[in-house]
Amino acid sequence: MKPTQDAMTFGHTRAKRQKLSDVIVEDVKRWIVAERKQPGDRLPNEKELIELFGYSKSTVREALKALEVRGLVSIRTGPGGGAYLQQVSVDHASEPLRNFLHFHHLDGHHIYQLRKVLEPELAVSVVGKLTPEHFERLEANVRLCTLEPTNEDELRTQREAELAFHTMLAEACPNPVLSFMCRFLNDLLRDLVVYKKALDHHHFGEANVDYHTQLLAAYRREDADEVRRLMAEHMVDAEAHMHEMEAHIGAKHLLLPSGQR
Amino acid sequence: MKPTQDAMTFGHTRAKRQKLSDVIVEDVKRWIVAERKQPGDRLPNEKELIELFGYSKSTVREALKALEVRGLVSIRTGPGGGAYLQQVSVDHASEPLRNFLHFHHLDGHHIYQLRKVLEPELAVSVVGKLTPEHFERLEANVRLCTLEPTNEDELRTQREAELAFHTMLAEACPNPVLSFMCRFLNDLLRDLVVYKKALDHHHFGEANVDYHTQLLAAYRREDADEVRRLMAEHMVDAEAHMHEMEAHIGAKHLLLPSGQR
DNA sequence: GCACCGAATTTAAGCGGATAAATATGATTA
DNA sequence: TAATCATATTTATCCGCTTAAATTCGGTGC
Repeated sequence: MKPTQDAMTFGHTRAKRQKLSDVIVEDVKRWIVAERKQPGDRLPNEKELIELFGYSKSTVREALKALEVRGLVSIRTGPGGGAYLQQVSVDHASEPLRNFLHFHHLDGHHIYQLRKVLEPELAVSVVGKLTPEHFERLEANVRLCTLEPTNEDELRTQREAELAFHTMLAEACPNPVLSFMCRFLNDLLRDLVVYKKALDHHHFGEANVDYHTQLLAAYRREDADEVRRLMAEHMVDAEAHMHEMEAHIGAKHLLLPSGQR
Repeated sequence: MKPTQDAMTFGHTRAKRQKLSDVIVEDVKRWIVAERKQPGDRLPNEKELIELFGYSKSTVREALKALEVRGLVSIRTGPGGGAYLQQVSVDHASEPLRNFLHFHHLDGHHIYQLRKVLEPELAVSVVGKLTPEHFERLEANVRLCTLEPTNEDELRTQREAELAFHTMLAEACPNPVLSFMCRFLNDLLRDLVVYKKALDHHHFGEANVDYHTQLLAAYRREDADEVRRLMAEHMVDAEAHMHEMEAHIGAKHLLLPSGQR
């Protein structure tokens, strides 16, 4: 962000006239906070909105489309249908970011440079925050990964599950920004891994399971130092495996153009 | 680009029928990659798109709106107007993320937990990557912050400039994900700081300038270890100031509801 | 010549009403 | 009772037209 641009946007030298549909979007957003609307609440329906704002149907519909794309509302047809407020989901928040990064040709190194510092930070932040339900799910996950895979599909499922372990930790993280970033990195990594043939990365899986098991034990003891040490080592190890993988397959262009899952 | 009516019934056992406008969005995305379109290239204009797809104007317009919201195109009127492909901007990528985090009640601690690990990482990653132009802009920035502020407006400008220092470093970062995340954190922080009255944070500004100056010197020497050490200390120091600030003003709800800048 | 103004042109923006599709609800029937 | 159908409600899509904005270009005055 260049300073000149900053100066411009700050001084309200907005040259472009705002489109009416964008005005509606702004108004609706204001209305949401003014009326203390919650996710699940319904917006006035199309006809009412048209009367309320005094704009035409097409314009209101464009505005609703914009809100829908932003993930703020979801729209249903039929009786009792209409636009319902939604909690902006992780997926909605990360899609544009993926589009943005799509043009920047990522590779494993970029992702692991961040994972190496963020995952240990995340790991420590959930020490003492795990409920019995969390432990149950995490242990089930590890059990799934311990089984001997009989076919290629099972192997891929296991590789996905290994990432899911980290996503579960992220869900327990009290810092929403850190949580989002780790989940996002996991998603990037998954797209990357999916494209690579699961060659013989047996020992990789075994190493992962081993780290995950040790991490769980450390969580039980609430041993923050050990959690940090283990996760840091786990990341360094995982990055090495990734490099090995990348050496075998010269895959660049990790992200899907459509950015859809 | 050849959409047909049965596009939805094709491979999808999806219960929900996709809206036509979303079909168009998908088709356009595919068309972009298939035709190797670049930012700056023009899409067929409205009328042509209507004929091409065989859908009505409103539907096509909704699709264009969706693409516009996603930051993929910008639309102009007048001769030679129409939808132009755009590079997805940082702002477009971060807006939904800000919407997402808006409901999660962030505070300074959440942001600094990340800044403390990410900024040093970023700082080191740009060692040896700074051009003379970079140095010039960075030094101009430090000079601006060194001046004695004469009024409240200037003081705010300086506080903004202090953040801009970090944004400039982020722009030089070779890792796009790391770069984005640091810029995003800066933006979050700015919204936070803007809302707080710039009380007497004179010594805060002085400490910042001092760190920035030392960092520049270390960059000149390409002393990576010192850069890391300085930036880490800078972040710890800045967090302390932030806590002080937050103690004075009990400000929660940091993010603007509109999420617009 | 040159700057300025304004009409013509091109293109998106906005309008409103008609018809189709989806879905929840209540009525009907086996 | 359970499955099915009818119907009412609400969004989805279509159409053709009017309005507004941005650009081009020719003319006018200096």
